[in-house]
Parts: sequence; C-alpha cells; structure tokens
Amino acid sequence: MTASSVMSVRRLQVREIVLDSALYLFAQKGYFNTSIPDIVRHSGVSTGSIYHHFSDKLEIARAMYERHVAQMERLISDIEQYHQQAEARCREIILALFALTEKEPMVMAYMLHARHQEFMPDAAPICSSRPFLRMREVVVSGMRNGEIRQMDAMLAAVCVFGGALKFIQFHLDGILEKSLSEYFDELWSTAWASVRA
Amino acid sequence: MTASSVMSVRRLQVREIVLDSALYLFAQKGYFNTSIPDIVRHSGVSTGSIYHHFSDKLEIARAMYERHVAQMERLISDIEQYHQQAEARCREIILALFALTEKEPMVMAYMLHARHQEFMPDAAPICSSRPFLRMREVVVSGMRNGEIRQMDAMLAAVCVFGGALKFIQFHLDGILEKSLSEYFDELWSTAWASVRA
DNA sequence: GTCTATACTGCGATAGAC
DNA sequence: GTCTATCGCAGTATAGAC
Repeated sequence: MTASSVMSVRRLQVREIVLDSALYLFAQKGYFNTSIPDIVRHSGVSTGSIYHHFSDKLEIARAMYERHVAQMERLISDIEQYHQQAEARCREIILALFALTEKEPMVMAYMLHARHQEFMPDAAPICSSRPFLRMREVVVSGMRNGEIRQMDAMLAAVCVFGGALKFIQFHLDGILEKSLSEYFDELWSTAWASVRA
Repeated sequence: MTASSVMSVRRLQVREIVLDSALYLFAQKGYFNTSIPDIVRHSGVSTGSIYHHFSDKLEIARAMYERHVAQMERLISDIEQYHQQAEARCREIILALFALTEKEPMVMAYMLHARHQEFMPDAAPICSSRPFLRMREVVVSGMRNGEIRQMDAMLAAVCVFGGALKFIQFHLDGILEKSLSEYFDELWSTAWASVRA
C-alpha cells in the first residue's frame, strides 16, 4: 500500500467520522441548533481538522445530503434490477424504506424531516430529489404497461408511496403504537387497490 | 370608548403587525434565518417595542403557532356544524384546506412545512396538533357509523387526508403543473373510494 | 409604549505552531 | 494533517431617554 493511498483512506475516514456525527446531531437537533463546537465534541475531531476537510458548515450538510441521496438511489437500483413488475418494485421499495427507517432512523429523519432549503439555498425540495423522481418513474411505467389504471401521474405516486412515507414520519415522531412493519400489509393492500388497473 | 380599551386595541394591533411580519418572514426564510432586525425592518416596529410585547423571539413563534392552530380549528368547527356525515365533513375540510392554501399560502407553509420542534422545544409534532387530531376524529366517527370500512384508524386518516396534504406540500414547493383545485375531483374520489364501506 | 443605542454572547471561520 | 487559540461579527436582548 502506497503512502498516498494510506493518506486518502485516512482522509475518507475523517470525513466519514465527521459526517456520522453531523448526521446524528442534525437529525436530533437540526442544522441550526448544531454548532461546530458540538460536532467537535461529538466527533472528537478538532475544529481545524474539520475545516481542513470541509470548506464550511454548509458543505458538511451538502456532503451528507449527497451521501444519503446516493444511498437511497442504490437501494432503488437494486430493487429495479431484481424485480420487473411495477407492483413488485413499489412494494419492495416501501419495504426497503421501512427497513432503512428502523435500522437507520437518523438517515430517514434527515432526508424526510429536515427543511434542507432553509440551509442549502440551492437545494430542490426533497420530493424533487433523485430517489423520489425515480419512485415516480416506477409508477409511471406501471401505468404505461397497464398494471396501474390511467390517472394523474402525481396522484398515482402519492397513492402508492404517500401513505408509507406518512407512516415513516409518524414512526419518527414516535406517535405510532405498533412497529412500522406491522402496518405494512394493510397499508400496502389499501394503497395498491387504489391504483391498480 | 375608554382609555384602557383604546390601549388594548392598539396593543392588539402592534402584536398583529409583528405576527404578520413574522409569518411572512418565517414562512419565506425559516425561523433561524429570520433575525429580530429583519422583523423590525419588515414590520416597521422597533426592537424595543417588539420586546415590550413579546418576551423573546421564541414567544413570537409560539403566539403565531397558536393563532393559526386556532384558525384551522375554527375552520373545522364550522364544517362540523354544517355537515353531519363524515364523508361531507372530510370533503369540505379538504376543500377548505385547499382554499386556505391558495388564499394564505404562508399560513399553510408555516403550519405544514416548518419544523416547529427545532425551535419550540415543547411543541408536539404537527400531526399531533389539535386540528389534525380533530381530522382523525372525524374519520373515526365515520368508521363507527358505518360510512368507512373497519380498518386501522391511523391508516384511514392517512388515506382520507394524506393525499390532499401531500398535494398542498407539492403546491407550496411549486412543483405542480395545475392549480390545487383542478386536482380535487380525482383526488377525492380516489381517496374516498379507498376507505368507504 | 415606543424609540435609539448598546452590552453581551456564542458562533463560524482563521492563524499559526507542531 | 491536526491541533489550540483567537478574531470578528451577527444576533438577541436590555438600558434608558422621551
């Protein structure tokens, strides 16, 4: 292993440590309630080092956003590869989002809850981000191949995924009596019934 | 008119002016991006005067939240008074929310979009606020009187109102091609079909 | 009750030693 | 590349005249 590859591995490590701390703190208290000193304390990385790896606080938020948009896109790509029907794809996407919510609630909290536009001036609303656009494309293709009845595309997407996303929000807000997965069957059958051809 | 009643009318006026400015600014830029000097500039009321009427910046946010929670509750009460069936009540509530969104988008932006818990430490999530609890009660009563089929109460509420609320969010985010009201018919028939007995 | 001027704090960001 | 020390400033809140 060369010296430069050691350095770049280490470089990645520090970035990841900072991003993990920032995810925890941003998801828990929000971007504005999290100071650089907070991140220093929680991550154990010094101010100077943080600013060596990130140009400013905003870039931390941006890098984290990109990291988790990519994570969600990968999740959808995997599903599209293994399932061909829109019905199966939608179903599996919801199951994967539920699993992600229970395994890494902070990721979902940051992606769904945070008002990214308040601190990332050029960010699109989350519903226009790549993972959500791809979810809508899955629904549109289902409409083209006759699995889903002809209807407004946006409405169809809301019918299929809207309920699941609301339940994820409820779960993160702690107002659900049961675990997310216990709601899945009834939720999915109701959602799919409202759009199937 | 007595001197004290003049004073209290004026007192209310100043509070309203400040709250109106704060609504505009909070809805547009968010709570944390809005400084007291911003409110001073936009409202024309001086710092000293603002602090005479509100103990701190947080209390402005709280008072505004209460004002619009009450406004939405009144809207629901009026509908409950004039309509007895759950179906009509739900329908009219959605129509009223759409109308409010188009007439006073900032109210809906502040109520639905803002992450109130980030700056109001003791606030419940918006979905647990009184207007949203009452909307769920309407659905539950519709389930009791047989208009809505037996199903998980939370799921039923999401089916009835979730789509409309998502479309309001889309509208506020500016990603809708048509006006809100043009989506209503298809949205409502789909939503109600998914829950009716 | 309303204003102007200002005190105080805590944050984001930088400098510079190691 | 990482650290500690610190600068400059924006922003909340107050003091005190009118």
